[in-house]
Amino acid sequence: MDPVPVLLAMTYRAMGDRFHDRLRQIGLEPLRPAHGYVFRFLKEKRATTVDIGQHLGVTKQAAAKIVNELDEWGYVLREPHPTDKRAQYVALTGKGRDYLRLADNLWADLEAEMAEAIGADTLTAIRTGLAAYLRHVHGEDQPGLRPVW
Amino acid sequence: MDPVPVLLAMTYRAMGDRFHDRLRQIGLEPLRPAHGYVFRFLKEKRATTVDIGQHLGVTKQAAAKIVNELDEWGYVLREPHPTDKRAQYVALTGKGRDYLRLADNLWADLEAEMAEAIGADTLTAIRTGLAAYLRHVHGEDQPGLRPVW
DNA sequence: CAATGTAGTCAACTGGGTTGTCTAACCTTA
DNA sequence: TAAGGTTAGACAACCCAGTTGACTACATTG
Repeated sequence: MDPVPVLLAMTYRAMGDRFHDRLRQIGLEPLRPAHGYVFRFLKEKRATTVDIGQHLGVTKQAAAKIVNELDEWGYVLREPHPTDKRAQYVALTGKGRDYLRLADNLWADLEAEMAEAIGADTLTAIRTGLAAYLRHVHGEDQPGLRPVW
Repeated sequence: MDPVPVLLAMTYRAMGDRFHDRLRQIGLEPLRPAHGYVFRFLKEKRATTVDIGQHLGVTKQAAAKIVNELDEWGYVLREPHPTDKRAQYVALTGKGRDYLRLADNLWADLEAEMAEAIGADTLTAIRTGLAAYLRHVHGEDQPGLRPVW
């Protein structure tokens, strides 16, 4: 029997591949998972590059590269930080929010397909089970999001 | 609510980090996940470098690098292919099997910990659910194992 | 106001992957 | 059984997303 992480990795890749296929049919910029996770992170709150790096589990330099790309492509913009002159807030543009909506729809489709294949209750169990484990391992402070290979 | 792949990635990383921490305490060669997956793949059957690459979801050249490392460290050895003079079988050495046993024990510990945290039945649901999804998406031919980030 | 810490940027480097190319051996198929 | 296409493995060049390290400007703490 495979260890659980093997199943996690395979499923992650399988879903990611399907997502990416559909996205490519639409013909957008070559957005990687990291970009998507940044969108999601910026959905409600604005954040600095350092915040984003921590959320992704990478250095601030790596986060800065990603933010630069998103900026060039018009998905985010930078605004001055109200109190800290060193810092900049990164915020989603309209284009960024449009993308996020599109991506959410794609994910919803994929999850519906998954629910159909394995049963909605099983999918729910996976969701809540994984979330519970993560809460157990790291309390409230989120872990790195990036699956280090 | 986070899309399922986000949960998969975070859990994968969380478990992987814990595994790696414990492994490092023992003080082994710097084995990466890919190495572990090769061990697992070679557990029963011998395989060629090309086979290994396909299993991991990387090119044969990338697989060759990994096999070379494992060879240098004494975890695997190469033996001539019985019928194909171009090819070589890669097989686990005793050291390789020892490592695999050790790793399996570590994984079992981590999964027991997980079962305690979220309930054994939930863990079982995750296992069977993910396996069922993978069977649904790719029939019998396994997908790439590596979580492309 | 001094000492220490932090956001962001620039530069150099790393390493695990890729593509491309080649040789030797394999597998048709006629 | 020779010819044409395919495949395993090796070698080399390159890619690129990440890293470490150093630095400036500003913030915070004492």
